[in-house]
Amino acid sequence: MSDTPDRVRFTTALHDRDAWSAAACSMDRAVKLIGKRSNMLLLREAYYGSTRFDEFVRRTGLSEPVVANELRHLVEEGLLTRVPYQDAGDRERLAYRLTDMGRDAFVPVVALMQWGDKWLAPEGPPVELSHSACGSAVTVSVRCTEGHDLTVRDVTVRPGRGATRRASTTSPH
Amino acid sequence: MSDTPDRVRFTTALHDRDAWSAAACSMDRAVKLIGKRSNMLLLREAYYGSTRFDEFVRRTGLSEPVVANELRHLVEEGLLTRVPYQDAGDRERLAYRLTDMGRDAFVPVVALMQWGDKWLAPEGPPVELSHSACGSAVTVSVRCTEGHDLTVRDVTVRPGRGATRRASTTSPH
DNA sequence: TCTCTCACTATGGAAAGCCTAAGTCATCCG
DNA sequence: CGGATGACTTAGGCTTTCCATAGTGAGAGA
Repeated sequence: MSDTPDRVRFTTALHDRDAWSAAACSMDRAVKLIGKRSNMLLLREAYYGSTRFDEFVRRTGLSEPVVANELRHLVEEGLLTRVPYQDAGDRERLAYRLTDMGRDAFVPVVALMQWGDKWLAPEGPPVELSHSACGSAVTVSVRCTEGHDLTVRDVTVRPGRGATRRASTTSPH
Repeated sequence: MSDTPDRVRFTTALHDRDAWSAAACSMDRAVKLIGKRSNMLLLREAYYGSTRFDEFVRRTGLSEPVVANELRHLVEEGLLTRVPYQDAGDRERLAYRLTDMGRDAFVPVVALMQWGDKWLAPEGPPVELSHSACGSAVTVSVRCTEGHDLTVRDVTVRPGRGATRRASTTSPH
């Protein structure tokens, strides 16, 4: 039973695991960009509907300097945009709104939430997500385009278009 | 067009966003546990088949002290186990193997990888994942149990079993 | 026994991430 | 004009996260 290795498979090009590096790994880049707690919390609040500075401060529990800094970064990196708006009898303000890039990060955020619900919340999940239209529960899953649900063992890894274009740290010849 | 808010909906119990806190958020817990770069890289290498200390060091590019520390943490937290093994004519060693908890973290890891592929890899993804059995591409998606693909806007949030059990930081009465 | 490798541990230091507390600045309200 | 408010910035400090370098200890092979 412990004979089947608990890992992905590789195509022949990648079979020698020491002959290529994962230095340009997209997950690594993603973690460097949005992997920190402050960014994740800010994104969560954006999904929960926050658009204003003080909402983000109040609802994430982060300090003002951190929120100011990280919101600026998220805007620079393209996950949020500032759009001006004006409430009645109030001066013009800026709202932080999700871009497509920020909206897409909903998937990893919910994936982490789901994993935390399963493994770190013995008393049950603090919040539950459902599909507004049909009411059934929300799950994040790894699937192929044919619709099969996949685990680590079902996946094969092969080099992509961006492979070793740069960062061919290893394999000199 | 910018009229539809780009966020989840809430059930009436959560409608006053300032009357409840997301302090016990599962995503926050998950990020605190596995959100750091070193942990994510170690998990990636575990999915790529690494089991030994020196493999993790070589393939993540992390330093030995960090790998030693983080592997210990991952074992304590239950994502990995150490199992003894012995190669022919070699002394007994310990291999780090994924537990169910660690295997489940494949979902957020691949979700981050996919997001990075889409938004941070203009030259194309460094590696591509496919379903070994049918060959079609791998995707991570947020769906309901009825099979509908969901975005932020399609999701409703309601309090779960673990809500305000503790951490009812707000709503004093 | 001597050396080698593997799997660590110890030490010291740079950088990042977060905090509190205290401004700043523009605008609106009275 | 004077105070309140919202959205920040500045200053200073603590803690975590990483790194590099240099050990240590245990078993295998010569």
